[in-house]
Amino acid sequence: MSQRGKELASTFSPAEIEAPLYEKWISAGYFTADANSTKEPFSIVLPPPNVTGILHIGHALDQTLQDCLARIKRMKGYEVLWLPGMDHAGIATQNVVEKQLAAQGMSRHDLGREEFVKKVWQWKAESGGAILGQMRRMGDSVDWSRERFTMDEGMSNSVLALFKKMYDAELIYRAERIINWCTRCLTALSDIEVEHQDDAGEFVQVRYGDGEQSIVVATTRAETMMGDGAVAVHPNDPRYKHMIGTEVLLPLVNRMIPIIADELVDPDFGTGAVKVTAAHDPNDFEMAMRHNVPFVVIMNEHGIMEGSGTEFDGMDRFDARVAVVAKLKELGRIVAEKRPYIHAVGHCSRCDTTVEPRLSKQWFVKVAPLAKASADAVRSGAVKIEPEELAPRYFDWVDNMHDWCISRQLWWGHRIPVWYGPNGEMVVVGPGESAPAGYVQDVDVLDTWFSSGQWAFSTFGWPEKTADLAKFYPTSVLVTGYDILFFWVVRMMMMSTFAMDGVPPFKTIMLHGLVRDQFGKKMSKSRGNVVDPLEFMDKYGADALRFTLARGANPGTDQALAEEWVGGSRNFATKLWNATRFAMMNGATVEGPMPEVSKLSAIDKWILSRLTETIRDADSLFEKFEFAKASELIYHFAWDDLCDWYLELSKESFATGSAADSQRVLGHVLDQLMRLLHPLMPFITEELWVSLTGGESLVIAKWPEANLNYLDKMAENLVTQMQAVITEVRRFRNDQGVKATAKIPGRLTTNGELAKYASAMGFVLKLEVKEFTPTASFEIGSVKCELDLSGTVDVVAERARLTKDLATVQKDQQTAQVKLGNEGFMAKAPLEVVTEIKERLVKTQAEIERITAALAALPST
RNA sequence: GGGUGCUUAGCUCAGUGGUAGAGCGUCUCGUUUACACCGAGAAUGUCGGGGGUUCGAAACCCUCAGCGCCCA
Repeated sequence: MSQRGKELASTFSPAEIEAPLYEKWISAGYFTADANSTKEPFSIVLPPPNVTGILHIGHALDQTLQDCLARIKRMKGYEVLWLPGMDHAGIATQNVVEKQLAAQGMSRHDLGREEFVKKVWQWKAESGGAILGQMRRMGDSVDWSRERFTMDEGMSNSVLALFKKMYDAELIYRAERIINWCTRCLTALSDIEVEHQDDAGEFVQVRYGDGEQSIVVATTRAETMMGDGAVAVHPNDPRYKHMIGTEVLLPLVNRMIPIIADELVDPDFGTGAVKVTAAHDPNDFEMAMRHNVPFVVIMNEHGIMEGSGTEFDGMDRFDARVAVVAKLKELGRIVAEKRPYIHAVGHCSRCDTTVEPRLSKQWFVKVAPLAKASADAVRSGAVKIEPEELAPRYFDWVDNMHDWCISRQLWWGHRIPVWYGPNGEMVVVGPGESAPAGYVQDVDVLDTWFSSGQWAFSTFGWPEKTADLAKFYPTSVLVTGYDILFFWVVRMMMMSTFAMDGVPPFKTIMLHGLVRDQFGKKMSKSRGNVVDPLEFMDKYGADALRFTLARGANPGTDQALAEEWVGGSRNFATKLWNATRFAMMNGATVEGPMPEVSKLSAIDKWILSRLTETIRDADSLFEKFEFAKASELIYHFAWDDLCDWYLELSKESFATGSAADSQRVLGHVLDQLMRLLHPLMPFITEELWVSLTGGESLVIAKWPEANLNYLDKMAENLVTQMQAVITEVRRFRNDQGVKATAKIPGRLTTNGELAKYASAMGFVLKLEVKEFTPTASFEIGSVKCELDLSGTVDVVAERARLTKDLATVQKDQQTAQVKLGNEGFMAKAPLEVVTEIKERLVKTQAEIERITAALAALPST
């Protein structure tokens, strides 16, 4: 069914075309990838949004860029798979459901584990995945038939298989360590789930021991002193050297503790002596391991003091801090205090509770070998990071990674596949296996990132040897914000490279920045500057939002976004709509072969030349992930070259009815432009292109190729001259107060090639062709312009204009003269630069002559 | 404290050695049958300060100042 020539509505309304077009694409199955295809694969896995999430502006950017790449590659003939899905987002989701329960006065413990998990699934089914529906609004060309969820059967299988594989390779172990503990979520957290904030705490100096045998320690956490096992100083600190190896009395609990020497202590910090609380501080834990300092636990999982055997037991940790300091003060042991003392304190990234370092038995991933492989993959060039300036950040992370705590004391997530026997036996259960009778499964679940880290291969069916895995792994490019480089990208690299026997998960990691508000400030609810992409799409259309985001997307850098700019993109869409409508009204067509180039007008040759340059340059920019620059380039070609100049210069020939060649050229230019713009603005381009060409769909159309035969510097030069003439005459008219709409008698005379286009220029300038007596006459280059202003020329305005122009040109001339008079310049500057300056000098001289003559010709006032 | 960016027109940003650019905003004129979600024209910057390298610096080097981000 051809829709060619279907008349376009007189105004463009995105809402009317978007949803039907998306339906068309889906029902045609364009986005469904074929693993058995012989085409070269191009695959992207969508960074899975949280199941709890809705589309925010960052997703909109991320998806615009991915869709743009997917669509280009599809048009280039690749077998494209863009795989969508969601992340179960352990803590985040569990918190949401717990909040709902709390609203009913219940906790998860009231329901019990099984019922609670059922409830989460139920909630996921009801309100989860809103974001996936919103992706349709964006026009995302994802393969819905392959949609995945990190807790679906296949991925759960993959989690079991990989856990076992890693365990067998001794990359997973269980140990008692200091971990980050959230006293509200009651779970362990990995390092990246902790956010450091500058908090107002206190810094107190406490005297341990008495008289000769005393030492002053500095601490921000006085309440943990009951758990101290030692005092540490730097081994070379002259103040304390003589005390190393001796003991001091620990106040409040009256226990003797040793003074140890450790290089970890910074002699310049505080008093140079620190308390060692092995069970409640990660650094102290390390020192304690080296010096056999005992672990004294004095706090429980809720952050309540417990087991210290003092009056403070039963107090909240923060209350205890106040009470302990008060007591020490009473005992005369406080030497100095500073309050507030601003220092970095870890907070739970999900609920903001102050994180408590806690000694606890957890499962860990031994990251050293995995991180090394991940680093090597990038260092060797097997995986490229774009832009490469961000690679150091990646290395900084993978080269200094701590072991990864993967167990969580949550209920929502993949349960740890380890079963314990009645006599302390332990067995790891892989896919399809089961534990011996009487064994009990570990109650904890795995960190969300343990499963989402497998996203690049488990989504293709691993550990089965599937066709998808063979065809689409490794994926071509990972598109994501630099803010999750450490969170997710590194984990994907580690887990994939291990699971896939050394093959990293992507060939390129393309990092984009964050979307900020119009003043470049970070968007946040508290600032009230959060924008809603859905609202923008409602108001301006998906294409406008996409184009705005792409146009702001310089590699790896943040972009500011203002609503007006989205409006500007909508204006661009409208411009395209109207230009195409106008072109079709004037017979633009893609029927028949392209005319012989040599027979075309310079105007036609010029637009083909510009089209070729635009295609060539935009394509190369897209290949380099330079979305902003590619968008800018296409925007200016479409608006400036095509609409403002080509259509205007062609109006005369369209009006006179002898424009078959131009109609074909214009049809071709629009056809190619729509293809080029389609990845950025899929809806409007599809609508216009189908109307213009009667083709099936741009989604499956061929990507434009730059036809280098169309490059024509002569034609470009000629049109540049035409533009100069037209601009100059317009300026003159404007200065003279002649309305742009007013037709005035006038003529342009010139010689050579340009003479052929005098009437086209005259048409644009609304010059009336008739006999007249010029009242104004001037020259622009080789073109003489004579006008009848039907009255006197505004001499004052004209003199002012010419005088200003003269000054500008004289300055240019001077600059050129100075350069050419500079011996150093003449001796050392490259020849082409010297030639260019010489040409500039000649031009300025001619221009000065012209303006001087024009000034002289003005009647004196 | 360690690392890493940034500072260019009113705002947000391009611009890595050869006469300063874009979008938005501003001013003037204009309803010409593609488009007022438009057109035409205009104004606006000693490229953060100072020093250096160079025939030539917004760009390269040094230094100072301010802002940001990541990590601890």
